[in-house]
Amino acid sequence: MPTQQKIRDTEAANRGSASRREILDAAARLFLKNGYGDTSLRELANEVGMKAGSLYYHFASKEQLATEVLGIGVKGVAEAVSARLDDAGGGASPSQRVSIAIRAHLDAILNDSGYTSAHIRCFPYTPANVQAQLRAVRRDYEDIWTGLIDDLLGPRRNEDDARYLRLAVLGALNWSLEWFDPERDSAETFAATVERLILGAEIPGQAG
Amino acid sequence: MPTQQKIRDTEAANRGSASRREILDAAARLFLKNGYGDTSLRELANEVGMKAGSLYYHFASKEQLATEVLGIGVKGVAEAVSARLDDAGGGASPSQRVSIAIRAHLDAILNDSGYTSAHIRCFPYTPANVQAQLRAVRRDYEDIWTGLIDDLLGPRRNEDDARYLRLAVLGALNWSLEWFDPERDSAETFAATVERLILGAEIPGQAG
DNA sequence: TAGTCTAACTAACAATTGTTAGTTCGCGTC
DNA sequence: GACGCGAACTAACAATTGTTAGTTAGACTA
Repeated sequence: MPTQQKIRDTEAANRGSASRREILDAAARLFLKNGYGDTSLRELANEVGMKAGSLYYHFASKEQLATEVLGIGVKGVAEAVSARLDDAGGGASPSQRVSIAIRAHLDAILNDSGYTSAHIRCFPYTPANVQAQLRAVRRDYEDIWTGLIDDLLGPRRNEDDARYLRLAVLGALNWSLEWFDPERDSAETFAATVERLILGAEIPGQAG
Repeated sequence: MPTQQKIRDTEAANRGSASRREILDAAARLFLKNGYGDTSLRELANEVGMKAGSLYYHFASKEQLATEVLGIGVKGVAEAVSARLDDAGGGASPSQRVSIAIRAHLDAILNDSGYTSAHIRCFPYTPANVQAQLRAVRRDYEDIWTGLIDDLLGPRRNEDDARYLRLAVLGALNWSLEWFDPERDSAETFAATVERLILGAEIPGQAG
């Protein structure tokens, strides 16, 4: 590689370059709508008013672009949930904390910028390379929920029960991407439904 | 189109042609693994030991192939659920019927031939054409669950509650495709968790 | 044996893909 | 005014895509 392109360092992309964020925004939108494989760089470039080749000034490859978009998505929902839990303060009960997390997660999926939804919908179809690079951030977010559920079930909980409860709730929430219609549906009503499900369920070895 | 290819009628494909079913099987497998857009006809052909062009003897287009695969998927799970409900007979309570349906649906996703899982994972990324053609069969299956939930909640149910309960449960089940690991997980234990969620939830306007 | 049908094949097509190299234009700084 | 740099451009590349036309080999049937 004789004349290597100058690629801006991914993490230290603080300075200006308004269009870089525009590209990421548009990429999130297209990834959400079309999936990873069916989003072409020409379509993306066209969306932000440039040509495909120009994207390579900002990103080293499609994979790196996707990694960045999906990374913002997980970090975004993790921060949103954490923030609202912090707002609730130390006095909140485990049940209340779960309620808060449900609403924050749903809000991030349905109302936020699209990065989180893009992550949820695209991640499984992303190249192994991308998935590997996202493992750590995904794990961070997973840990938040593991903690919430552990607190809810208490010290006498069963390991598998906690895992399946967490996956069931997140599944119910994430799946809303496939059917939620802002014209018809209410995020709050759905959140209340999921909340009733998890808080109303009897935990084996817990009752009586 | 002077020399139109002889395409066997889709529905009346009863006679022999073992390899037609082989193609469908392989397509379901690849669609599940790679998604619709990232499954190439050459890869599919290679999987069944022929060349890409030869597939067009059996199917008019990639879209038609996908329509057929995903159609088998929905019909399969609908029939599986119906059959097990029928087995239970008229004496089964609404709760019992929901339990049965949960297990039948999960079984179709996790253990069956792959058509149903391919449908669940691929449908959203499929061309509009394909989605339109699958609308009716999808609706048929949806109706089964609507009936189950309606019976569970009873005549005093709220319309939205029923809808969101159904979507939450199916979401929890369908999402298992993203995490279920046969080495680690137990479908029965997860089914029991989801069952506890839905049967343990207090229904508003129902209690007291 | 001649004719027809099944089921594949080969070879190419136009389009699209991610990617790269080299160029250009404008803006600020010496 | 010359220089350097950020940020785009053009034009092409090799590969891959769905798809089609025409061909071929084998098996059944008259």
